[in-house]
Formats: sequence, structure tokens, C-alpha cells
Amino acid sequence: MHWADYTAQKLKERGENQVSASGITPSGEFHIGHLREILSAEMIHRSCLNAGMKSKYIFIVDSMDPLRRVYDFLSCEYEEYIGCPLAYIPAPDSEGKPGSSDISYAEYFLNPFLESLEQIGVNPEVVMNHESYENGEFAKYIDLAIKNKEEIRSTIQEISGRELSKEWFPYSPIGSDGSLDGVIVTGYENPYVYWRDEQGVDGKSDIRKGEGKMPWRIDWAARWILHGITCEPAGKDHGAAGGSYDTGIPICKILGGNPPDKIVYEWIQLKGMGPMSSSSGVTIGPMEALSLVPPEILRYIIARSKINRHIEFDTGVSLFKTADEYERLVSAPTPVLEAMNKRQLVAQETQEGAIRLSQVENGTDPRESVGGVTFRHLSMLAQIKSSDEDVWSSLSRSGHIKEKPGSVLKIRLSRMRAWINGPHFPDESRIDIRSEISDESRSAMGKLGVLFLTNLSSFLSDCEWSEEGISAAISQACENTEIQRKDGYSAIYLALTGRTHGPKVSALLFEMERSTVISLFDCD
RNA sequence: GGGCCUGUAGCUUAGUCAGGUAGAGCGUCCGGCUUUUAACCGGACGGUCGCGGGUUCGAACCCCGUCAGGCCCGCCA
Repeated sequence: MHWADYTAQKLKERGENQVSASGITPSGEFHIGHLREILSAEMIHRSCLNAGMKSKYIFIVDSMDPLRRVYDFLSCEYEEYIGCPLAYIPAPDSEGKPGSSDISYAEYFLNPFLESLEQIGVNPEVVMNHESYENGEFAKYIDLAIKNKEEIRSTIQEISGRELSKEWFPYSPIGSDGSLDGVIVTGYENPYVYWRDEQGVDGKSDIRKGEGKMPWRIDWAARWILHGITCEPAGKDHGAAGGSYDTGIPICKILGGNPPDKIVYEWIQLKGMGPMSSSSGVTIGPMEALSLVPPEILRYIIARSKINRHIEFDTGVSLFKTADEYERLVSAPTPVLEAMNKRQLVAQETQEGAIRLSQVENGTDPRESVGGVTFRHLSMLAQIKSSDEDVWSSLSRSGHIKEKPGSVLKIRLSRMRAWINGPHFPDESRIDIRSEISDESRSAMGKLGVLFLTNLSSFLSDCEWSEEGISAAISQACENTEIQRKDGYSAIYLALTGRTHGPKVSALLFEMERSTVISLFDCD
């Protein structure tokens, strides 16, 4: 059984209404790792729906979290905003300086991410955490946390093994300069928390407004109750013994809630750049990774791995392999046979779940996602056809598509182009058509190969210029020169690309000018 | 120091919770396909399940120890 289905089955024991959630701090550009957080929760949400439960998926943006430090991509002017909630500070401009646009720092990084999520079929209910504070939704829990301050303090100290200072308080007010740092609480009288900040200024914060926040470990526990969260997969950092999951559970109970079960997912890491690239400074941009990969393949990468396994995200050749695997499973699902033992059945069921959860739209037929065109074929067309229109007309001539390309296919092509034109596309998959046959290729194919190509050249000069016609000509030339088919095809690839293998020859030649092919092959 | 996750065929891995003859895909090799090429079809090769001990009639699986990799115990997905 797939892990998401298994989790859904476990959740059913709690009841028929499920709320899955993710929470992310928008402190910088979103990246592939955040995607695992999002998709882990979203896939469980889908499994709950598929199991007949009521379920929703919410994405909580930690917009009330303060700016921790001046990140590399920020200019030093951000120094003055350290400690201030991300919702209340300006977004950086193109130079990393605080800009004048009216969107906040938090929104600046969030908005493009939400667009990417839409493309991979994730449509969460978005909750800006700072709004929950501003609306007073947290007030009840802040009050409870303050009243149970000592119990929460000892819970955190015992479970995390961390010593809390004398000044520690379960609510951090914003000081006179807008920062949460260094503000000491001096008193509490519902609804006001009294404080003194680093400048020595005294003030008070209304817990019903956005004038402060609870520390992370308590904030998390409180939001579980506020939103009725039953499931929130957390990264292994939160999941470690003594981490915020372990303290969140008892704190949630202190605040009168029923915490979700602990679900921990492993990290996803970027790989695929050769050892040379890291030294040459080629690194992959966080959102860039998302823009290269077809949505269902991206989902499949997350769905096929168990939630507690490392994933190496690779934008090189293994992307082809993953796409092949996906397409193979979609077009020819493993059949359920009587002879299968329990394990094989489990494996089959897990595989089916991974494919089902990889679909951009829940419940659609996986075969539609391939759109009749394989990833590899598209990579060839995208390389030899610079205009999209030519790609579509080629696909329609070859019978891959009926009329106009669907939106799924258009997105696939644009991502393919981004991949091919970027630094991550593997060289070995690059189609570089030679204008003449190199000496190495000539010696590799041997005399028979040369003879074959010359022969082929004449057949091609008067065959029908279609994939079928070209295939027939190749076949004739093979028979005529008594070359092994295998060697004949190798000779063609050697002439075209200098390698012994490549994409389907008839399709490749068909996309070229007949005269170009004829003069290239006529090499005797 | 304390803790978590991982270690199974050349590679990616299933199976570990509920112990019962180690499964799959990729790659490799061999054969087939007389319009066969980043294919397809059939077959073969390939595993001391990290290592050592224990429990058991029986251990990849349970227990103890140990090694290796990753991670957490301020913030981080």
C-alpha cells in the first residue's frame, strides 16, 4: 500500500473529517525541498478524499516569523529589519535592497511559489499566519499559554533538553522598532502583554492584534487547534527526538487540543551537476528546478519514494530514466495475476498508488498525462525544431496528436525547452547534427558502413519523404549491402551525431531536409 | 554527550510494523523481431540482505552490540 493511502487509513481512526497542513517560512526563494513538504501533505489529503473522507489541505505561510539575518541575496540595508515579521517588511528589489513596491517580503517570495504549485496541481487554502494574529484568532491560545507558562516551560525544557532563560515568555511582543528581538515581558493583564525593548522603551501589546507572536514551538501547537489540523508532515528537523513535534504534542494538549500524529519526511537534495560544475559555479536555482520538470514527473519523484527515504533530485540523465519509468508504468501497468504472492501484490498496489498520486488533477486517467508523446521524443523534437509550431505540425504529421496540442503538451514543451537551453541538460542527450562525417566516425563504421551510407543516400533521394518511406529505404540499403541492421543504424548515428545510438532514426531524418541528408550520407 | 533515519544485485530500490524458500526496474550479456535503434519481445548472469552475536524449528525482518553515510537537539522543509 502506498504511504499516503496507509496514512489516510490511519487517519480514518480519528474520524471522517481531515485537515492536512503544511507550514513554510517565506524567508527566501522557495525550493525543491519545500515541494516535498507540500506534496507529502497534499498526497495524504488526496488519499483521504479517495478513501471517502472529507478533507481539506491548508498551506500556512509563516509570515509572522521574523527575519533572522541578512541573507546573501539581500543588501545590508536589511540589517534594520532583523527580528521584524516578514509580513511587515518591504520586499527586496532587483538589487536586494528594500524596495518600494506595496507587497511585503513574505508575499514577494510566496506569490511565484503559489503559481508553481498550481501547475503541479496543488490548490491549497492559503493561510497567512500574521492575519491569524491580527484577527485575534490566536488570542485564546496566547492567554492559555501564558496561564500555563510554567507547565509549558518545563515541557520544553524536559523534552528538548534546552535551558530556557528567566526572561522566557510564551509570547514575544513586537518592540517599538518593529522587532521581536530583545523585548522583555514585564507583565500581563489580558489582553495586554507589557514589555520593555532593547532601547529601554516601555509598551504594551494587545494579544488580539498582530503586535507579537508565540514562539515557534507553541505557535505550532496552537495552530493545530485553531485550524483543526489532523495531519501535518514535518521535516526531519522537527521530527527529531526533542524536536518541535515532540514538544508540540504535549503543548497542544495543555492548550486543550488533540494533536496530529507525528509524521516525518526525509530531505530532498539536489544532484546531477557533474563534479566540475560545482567548481565552475553552476548551481541550480531553487525555482529553476521546478520549471524544468513536467508536473506529473515531479509529483512522481515524490510519490514513488517512501516518505522516510532520502531523495536525490537530479536534473541530468536520470530525469529521462524517471520519465521512461513513469511512461512505462502508465502505458503498461503491472497486471494483477493470480500467481502473485502477497509481496508482489503489495508492490503492485504501491506502484498504482504512486501513479495515481502523480496526476496533476486527482482522479484523471494517467494515460492522458503522457499526451501520446514520450518525454524522449519531445526532447528530440524540441532540439531540432526551434519553433513550437513546427513541433506541433511534426507531431500531427506523425500521428502523435490529432489536431491542436493540448495545454498539458504546451507546458511540457516549454519546460523541455527550458531544460535543453539551460546548463542542466545532459550533454550525452544533446543532439548535435554534424555537417560532415568525422574521421573517427568513418573509421568506427568501417568500409561496409561507408558503403551502406552511400547506398542509403541514393535510396533516400527518390523514396517517399515520410517516416515509413525512410524506414523502408534503410531496410533496402541494409539488404543491398548485406550489413547487419544493427551496424547499419550505428553507421547512421555515427554520421549524424558521432555516437552509435540515438533517437529514432526515421523520425530524426524526417525532420531534416532531404538534400542535407543525401549529401551527408553520400561519402564515398 | 543524547537521539532519529538509512545501509538488500553494477545502479535505483520492494520486502522490516504482523519472522516462513530474497522480488522488481534500469544496466550488462545472449537470442528474437526480414520498415528494429535513447526501442520492443524472450531469456540469462548477478545478492554472505553493512558486520558480529543472541532469541527461534526457522531471521533481511525481533533483541544486543558494532561499523558506515545522512540528519536533529538556536532558526531551517
